[in-house]
Amino acid sequence: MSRKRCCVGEGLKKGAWTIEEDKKLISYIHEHGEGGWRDIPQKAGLKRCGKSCRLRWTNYLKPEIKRGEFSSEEEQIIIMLHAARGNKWSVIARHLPRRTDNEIKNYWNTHLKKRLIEEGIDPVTHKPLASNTNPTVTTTQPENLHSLDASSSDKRYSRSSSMPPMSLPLSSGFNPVSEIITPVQRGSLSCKKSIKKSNSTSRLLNKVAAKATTIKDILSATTISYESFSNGFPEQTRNEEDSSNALADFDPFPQSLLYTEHEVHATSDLDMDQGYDFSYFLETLGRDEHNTNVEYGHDILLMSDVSQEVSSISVDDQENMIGNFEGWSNYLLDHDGLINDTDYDFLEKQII
DNA sequence: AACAGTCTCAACCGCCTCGAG
DNA sequence: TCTCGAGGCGGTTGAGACTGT
Repeated sequence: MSRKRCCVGEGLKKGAWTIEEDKKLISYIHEHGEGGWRDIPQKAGLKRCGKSCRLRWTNYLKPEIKRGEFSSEEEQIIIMLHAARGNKWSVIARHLPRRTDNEIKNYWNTHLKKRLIEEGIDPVTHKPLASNTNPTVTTTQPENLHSLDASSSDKRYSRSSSMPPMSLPLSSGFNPVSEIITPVQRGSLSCKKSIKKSNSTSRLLNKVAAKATTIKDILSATTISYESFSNGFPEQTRNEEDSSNALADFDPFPQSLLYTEHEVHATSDLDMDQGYDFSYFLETLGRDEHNTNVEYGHDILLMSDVSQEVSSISVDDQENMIGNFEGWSNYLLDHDGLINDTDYDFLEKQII
């Protein structure tokens, strides 16, 4: 079966859109809404294919699209999510309000990738270029772990600095968690009801991180409880090959958790004739109506440091994980969504 | 001023997914 | 169950802008 080629037709225009074309498209969509892209060109009086119209709208004309410089927070989230999901631009875009996948992709290819390389970090593996086989964090680094504690790590860099330290010099040991993510620490914030479950687990993990003096401590503390909550863990995911499938779509920032509340704010923000403040987004993410002291930076931190290697992590991988900071944090994250209330209590008793 | 090289990013291409019939 | 096509996605291209000589 051969598929019809898209956008093949007599007299169809290609290339850059003119202002007139934009006006026609905007006007039509305002009147009739999105969808039915195949018919839009004819109805809107455009000599373009439907696909081209859709792309023009979603990547450029859509009113809520934010354009211009990426903030340091956005850059960090892109890097983190890229480390976790690879070139899944649409997935990454879902976690960056008002940014399009195309824009993120371009920004990655033209800026972030280059910058990571300059810092000696492989933009594909997100590990130091010099030693891809073994991450540099192989021994105890209490200072890094303690940086997980917001109370002791608010001095990494100021937001006004011209260049965020998204990547580290090799000498400091590549630690994507503590170094890339922590700048968004703002002291104690709390979380919305809708994300309480996630945050409570993250909070627990934060406590682990703060208490532990070594990665090994964290691992041993968390694996103690593994059996207790592994009932809820899909059996097939213990098989390495199957787990890679099961976790292939693992999403560190489930939409249902992140945006249930925020979207309301975002919508109202759009009505305002002002730029969208991403830090506000991040802060609302961590706000808690119960006013529990969730350490904001920690939640972001723990929820973000995920990589696709998660699929290869099992309970038996402790030794490797000890030598792999990403590994253990992934491990924690991997179980994050599986901890039920009982297990949470158990876990908390075990390690706090 | 003119040219060449480099960079940026909007737009395109072709494959994939998924729902409708 | 199969076919079809709209919409979605990631990779790539190339025109225009920018920079250096």
